[in-house]
Amino acid sequence: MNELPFSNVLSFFKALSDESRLKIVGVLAAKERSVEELASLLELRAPTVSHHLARLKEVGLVAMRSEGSTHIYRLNIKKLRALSKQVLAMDTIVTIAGTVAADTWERKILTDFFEGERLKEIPASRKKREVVLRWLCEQFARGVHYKEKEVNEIIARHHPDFATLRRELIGAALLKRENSVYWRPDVAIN
Amino acid sequence: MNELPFSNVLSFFKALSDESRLKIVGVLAAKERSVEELASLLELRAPTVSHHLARLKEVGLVAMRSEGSTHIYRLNIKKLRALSKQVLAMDTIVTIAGTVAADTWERKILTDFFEGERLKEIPASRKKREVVLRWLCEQFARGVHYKEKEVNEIIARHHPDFATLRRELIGAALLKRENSVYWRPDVAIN
DNA sequence: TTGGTATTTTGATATATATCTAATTAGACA
DNA sequence: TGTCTAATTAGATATATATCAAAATACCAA
Repeated sequence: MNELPFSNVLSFFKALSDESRLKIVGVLAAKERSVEELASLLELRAPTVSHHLARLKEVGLVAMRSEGSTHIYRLNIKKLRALSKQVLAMDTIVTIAGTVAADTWERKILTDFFEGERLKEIPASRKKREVVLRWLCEQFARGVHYKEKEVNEIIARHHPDFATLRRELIGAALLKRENSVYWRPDVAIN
Repeated sequence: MNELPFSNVLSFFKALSDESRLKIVGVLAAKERSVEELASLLELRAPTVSHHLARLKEVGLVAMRSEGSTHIYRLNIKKLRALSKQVLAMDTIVTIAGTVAADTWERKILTDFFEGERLKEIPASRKKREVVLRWLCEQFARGVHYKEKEVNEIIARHHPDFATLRRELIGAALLKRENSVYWRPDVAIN
């Protein structure tokens, strides 16, 4: 149960991302083979094959049986199937790689552009500006009606150019206005 | 139709055998992203990410869309599924890697130990000896009964130590004997 | 034991490639 | 137009690793 699907899948790919190893797996899928046989079939030296087999054994893709002094390797089909399935269920990776890192980017933008609560500069890039605007919008309570003067004051706490930012907030639909009354919409708009 | 499953599968593995690229795929599986976003999320520089994206694009795992000067990459789920499936059907690899190369080993043994029709030396190793014995056995016609003297003569064409080889042929059940009569069995024994 | 065979380990080498910085290209905006 | 941002390309570097020859190990057989 204590598995890390991500590194699992990664080492699976690493194991099979070499031409020789992939061929070995192919050959072994048909029939178990000794190191020497594999070396001849792939036209490689025995130490090379030995090395590859060791790597494949590490991830459990092959198993070994001794017969006298010759080592006979066979493919672990079960493991192969299990890993392939895990790959197919790529959602695993999504979860791992995704959730952990997610929102790191937005946090970075915020720390980049803020000095405490003070916005150092309005980002020029649309995407970054949007992150900042979303943060600003959270300074307004939901369900409260603000006069324009109040809106300006709140924004001004974070940046002097409240006019531009107010306009942008409206433009991004993060703040609503009607008859000179401003409010934060109930539901976030996608 | 003109596909080469093997190199197909190989480049698929190569593409995903890098930690950063695997993470990129994970992140993109959740949501399309710009190069800069990916760089922040993975804590890499933009050129590095760009490089990885190019490799992923090569194998068709990601696609790109321009929005102003920013390039937004998305995962090509279809391709991912298609390739994963191909991996699962590993038999493909078997066919390719297997059949082409198969029996290369045996042929090598034969050319190693034969000088034309003349067996230079009886292989010491069991497996190699077996290959040679199987070749020798083919010098006998099926359905024919041989006297020991005839057997010796035939073997002697290829190697002086006919006695040893005759005994080995019997031991390997490649030749049968009863009442001083020898013959090649109808069906090869596994 | 000695000699021979199969495998692995060690050490060396060469190739591939992940990553970075710097330079370049391409868009957007003013 | 020139400036800014985003992305890519070029060039450099460092790490990883596939491969081999040589040495070490394990096993068998006379």
